[in-house]
Amino acid sequence: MPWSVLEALRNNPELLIESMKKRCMDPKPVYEAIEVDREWRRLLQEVERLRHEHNKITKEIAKAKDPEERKKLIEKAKEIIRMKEELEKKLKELERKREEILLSLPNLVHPSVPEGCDDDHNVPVRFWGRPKVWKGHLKQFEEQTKRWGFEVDHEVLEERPVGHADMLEKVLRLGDTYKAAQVASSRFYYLFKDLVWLDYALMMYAMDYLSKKGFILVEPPYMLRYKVLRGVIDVETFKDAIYKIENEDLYLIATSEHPLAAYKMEEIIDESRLPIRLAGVSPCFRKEAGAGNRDLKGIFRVHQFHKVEQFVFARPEESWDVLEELIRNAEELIKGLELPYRVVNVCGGELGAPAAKKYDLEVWYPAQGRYRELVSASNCTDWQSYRLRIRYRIKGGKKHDYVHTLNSTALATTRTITAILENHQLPDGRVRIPKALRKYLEPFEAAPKEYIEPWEGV
RNA sequence: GCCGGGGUCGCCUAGCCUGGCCAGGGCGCCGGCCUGCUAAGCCGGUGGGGGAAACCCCGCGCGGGUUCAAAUCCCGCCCCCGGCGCCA
Repeated sequence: MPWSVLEALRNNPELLIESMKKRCMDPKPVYEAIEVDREWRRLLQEVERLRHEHNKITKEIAKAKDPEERKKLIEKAKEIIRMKEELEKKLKELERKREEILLSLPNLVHPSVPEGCDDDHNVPVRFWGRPKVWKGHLKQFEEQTKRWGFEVDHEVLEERPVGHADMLEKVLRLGDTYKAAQVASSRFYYLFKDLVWLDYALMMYAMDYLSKKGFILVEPPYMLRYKVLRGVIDVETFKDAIYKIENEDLYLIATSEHPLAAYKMEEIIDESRLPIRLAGVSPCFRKEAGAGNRDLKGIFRVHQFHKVEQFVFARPEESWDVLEELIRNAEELIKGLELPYRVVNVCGGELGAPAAKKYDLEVWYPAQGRYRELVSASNCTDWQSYRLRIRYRIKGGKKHDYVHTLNSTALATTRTITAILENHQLPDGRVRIPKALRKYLEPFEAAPKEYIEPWEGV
């Protein structure tokens, strides 16, 4: 019984209940799960006893030579089957219910996760860079820094910068979300010229960085089956994020995390191969059904974008170190883009069901006057590996155990572009390209090198 | 998409026609014996679940069915290989 949630359910339910409370969830399903699991085990024993009876008779029949005796035994066997089938029906129903509840339970929360139900309670752990703060935002800037005891050096702007959406559509004119809305729907976009180069340069930059760190580049399937997806996300994510292909058991991926996790589905990994570091490269498709009217303008929150993703299969004892490694990698990438950021430890109420702990990396948006999420790094411990049956063979031991899975954004292109548009804009309407991207633009004659220039349109 | 062959305990493989007798063997791994050490050799273990334990149940791609009894027979689905068709 190695899955930590089931283990806790039976031996330490307090832990699960505390976890649920920390997530601002009703702990009722836990009590229900305990009850159903107990009843399931009780009934299972009864059924197994009858199965045993039946198995014994079956063996006797096989040996019996006398036709009369045979007949009698078969009658007896049928009698047992009648009883067995009745109980088995009940057991099956209970099993279905037990499965349903177990799969609905979120992961156990790590002790270092802050209390709180909304992102107001996310706790900043460190800041980097020198944000440009418009004088009208100084108060809210302090709310996001000083309130948490951080003294963040910043530059005060007299003029309010242009928002990323206006930069895109009105100043640079390198994006068109209005036409995209007409032909697809809102939250789609056309990107042109320099921003297309920028999109691909960002991808290459992240791919290059992660490869050097020993991550294996992976282009995964962009669609998955239901049962696979169910192993890596919770119902809420399913509802709000996932597009389905009509008349097929296929769903568009919301992130390459999902096909990467599934890569080792139903396998036993040799311990000597762990940790396995993967860098997923893919488009992502998201319904954003729960987003309402938030961030409707521009390309901050869109239905499709490109992303390089870090994903790791790790031994349980090393996974917490790996989480730190993943967020540090993301930080290095954002530093290279010269974007001021902070890292927050996400509070219990804002954790997704699979995550035991999550760091968000939030970049400062000078026109909006707030830090906004560009990167999210989670340790999902054994929540996904239990569902996908991904285990590892422990060296020197006999037992198998579930691996831990971790994931973190490296770079998501459209959102990163918005951060660049807002942070690196110049008074003349151009946008400065961070030097780190230079390498990935240099080989192409038509690609911009130092600045993104406004355009007159098609 | 059509036709044919196949999917067995970490890997390889036997069993399927002819239903019952722990799913047999090899490799790998773990433990023990032996040994100055290593190798070889020998013995045992090596999937999931329930049970305090003894022990029991389930497991041969997945799901149904037939039968007292299914890896084995029947039906549906998934996947792999070969051939044909289509195709960036």
